Amino acid sequence: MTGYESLKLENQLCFPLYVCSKEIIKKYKTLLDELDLTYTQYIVMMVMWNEQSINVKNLGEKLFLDSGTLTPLLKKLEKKGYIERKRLTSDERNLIITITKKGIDLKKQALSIPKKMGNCVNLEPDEMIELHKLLNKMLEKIEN
Amino acid sequence: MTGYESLKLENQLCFPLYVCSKEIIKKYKTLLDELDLTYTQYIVMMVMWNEQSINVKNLGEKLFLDSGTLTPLLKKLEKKGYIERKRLTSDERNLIITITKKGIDLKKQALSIPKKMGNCVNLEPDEMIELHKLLNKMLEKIEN
DNA sequence: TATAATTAAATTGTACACAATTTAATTTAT
DNA sequence: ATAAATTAAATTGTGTACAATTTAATTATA
Repeated sequence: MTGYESLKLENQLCFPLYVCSKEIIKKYKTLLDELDLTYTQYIVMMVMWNEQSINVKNLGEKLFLDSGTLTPLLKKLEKKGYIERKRLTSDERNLIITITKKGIDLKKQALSIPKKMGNCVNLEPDEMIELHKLLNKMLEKIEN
Repeated sequence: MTGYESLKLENQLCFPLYVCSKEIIKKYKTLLDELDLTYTQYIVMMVMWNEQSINVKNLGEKLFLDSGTLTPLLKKLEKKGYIERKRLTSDERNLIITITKKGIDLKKQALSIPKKMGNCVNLEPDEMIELHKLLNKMLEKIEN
């Protein structure tokens, strides 16, 4: 592609990426409203369902989010009773997030979400796998 | 995929989409700083470089953005001198955005951006095309 | 060992993003 | 022709995102 053609919206790779991401997150909203979660809170809970306990730095590395985003969000999740926030006694710089009973129980309610989301995506199973593969390859280099 | 496996972060399609989108937009930042544009302002200008003139509703449809996002953003672009905002005399409900001389001149400066961005994406040309195709297919259905 | 450097969160400030509502203009239907 | 319905932006309020800075704790070094 050459010249001004490259500045057309339809020739961008980032734009459909940005729009797809936003539109899918909008789809999640209806489902997540029932769990009283936003999308970002949902991916935090997804980590917690596997980890039980993690500090803010490691959580941020997994989710590609920094403390500026996570600090207020984690305070909201604590207020909802899904997690607890506590300083690590051996190194007070670390804030440790721990999932609560209520947070663990939420997992059962969340179980139906992935399938419902999969159904509203217009791709064949093999196309989903291909997309997943391309996005992961993209991420490998971009996070430098 | 079955049961709790489906709730793992690494099995999500949306998550890498969301992360890729954010990380690429972060890459744009360095390049766009020189033009005094944010990413969202950049895609607005991309439309303006093709359209010269458009109302807020049609602009929003092209970019998948609503007036709540566009109104303050367009005021900023006007303050920078890249566009003008004026009501349509034949129907005062419509706000018409027009690109200025300064806005048109900006296009030359932007010309190097797509190539630089392409270089920092870790995909082969045919993979980029494939990704583009999959994302567009996804968008077809999702925008209901 | 006192100071410098580093680290982890929190804070500050700017910029989206969008649901829901409001305002004002225009169109439709009675 | 006028009230009701519709349309287009703007506004309000909440929730991310992230760069840059600050604060506090810990570690490394002169």
